[in-house]
Amino acid sequence: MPELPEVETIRIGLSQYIIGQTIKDVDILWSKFLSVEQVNSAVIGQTIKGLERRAKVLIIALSNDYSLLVHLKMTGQMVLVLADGERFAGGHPTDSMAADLPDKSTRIVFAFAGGDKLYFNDQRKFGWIQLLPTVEVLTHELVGRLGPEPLTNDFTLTGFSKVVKRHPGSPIKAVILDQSTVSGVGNIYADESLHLAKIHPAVKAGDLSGAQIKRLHAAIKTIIAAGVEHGGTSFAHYVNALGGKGDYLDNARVFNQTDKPCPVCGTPIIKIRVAGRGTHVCPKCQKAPR
DNA sequence: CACTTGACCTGTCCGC
DNA sequence: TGCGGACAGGTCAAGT
Repeated sequence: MPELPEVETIRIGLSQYIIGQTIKDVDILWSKFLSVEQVNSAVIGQTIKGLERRAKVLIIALSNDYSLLVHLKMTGQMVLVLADGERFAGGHPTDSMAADLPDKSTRIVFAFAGGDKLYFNDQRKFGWIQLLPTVEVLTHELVGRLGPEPLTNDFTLTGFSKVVKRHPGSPIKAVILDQSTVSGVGNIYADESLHLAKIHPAVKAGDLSGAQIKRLHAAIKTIIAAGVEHGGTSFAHYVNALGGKGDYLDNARVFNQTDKPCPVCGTPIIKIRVAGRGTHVCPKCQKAPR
């Protein structure tokens, strides 16, 4: 679920609470990668030095020069419950953000020396946490093959244009969902970006004009920046065990807006399937390929 | 090689 | 109410 804006919102939110905290204990209820041995030898007793993000991956740097990498995939959540009961949560929106934890979706629990607890919840078990030496993080295959961050200068029109032309037969939506093209764009922001650029998601990448590629490049930057600005689509703020949401989806142009009017022309939004994913388009603003 | 589909999991919603 | 199937904001591996 979480795309770049959601993960960035989680990073910013968690940073102020967990940086400097010492991990007293880790309880692994289920894990794909992180093992009890790793936790015992390189996590417990360490202090959190920093919290970074690369695309949709959260990187928790520890004082012993190891890092914990977290990928939330579709349904992952990070929920911080402070010793006084208040909480801070981000990820897939479910009731468990406000429920008593651990619950049946809780996979890993980090307990801090001061009494705060950080829960990694993930209903579908697609997400993971793994441990790597910090020096290997950026070159590891998990993040080393990711394309440029959309909000940095690394994401150039020239580079984007080259990648688009390299996949002439793929629907353009598939190209921008590919994390090696531009990292951090997922299904929501792909639909939003394509609508802003007035490009139909099923158009073959090779059929796009230079002007269209330029519009899409700009649209991706605009849409991702707006997502970060709004705190993502699904986010429980730091409030008394209540939760609440990031408000991006309230302002979504097309995503999840089936049958609602297009914000540009008023035509009802339709839902189709492109590149194996549910896809929302305005049939008037985004001309279907023939 | 380029591109598409299935698999990974659990849960929910929708039609019969 | 029960049951089957489709689908869910991600990413790989395997298939055509």
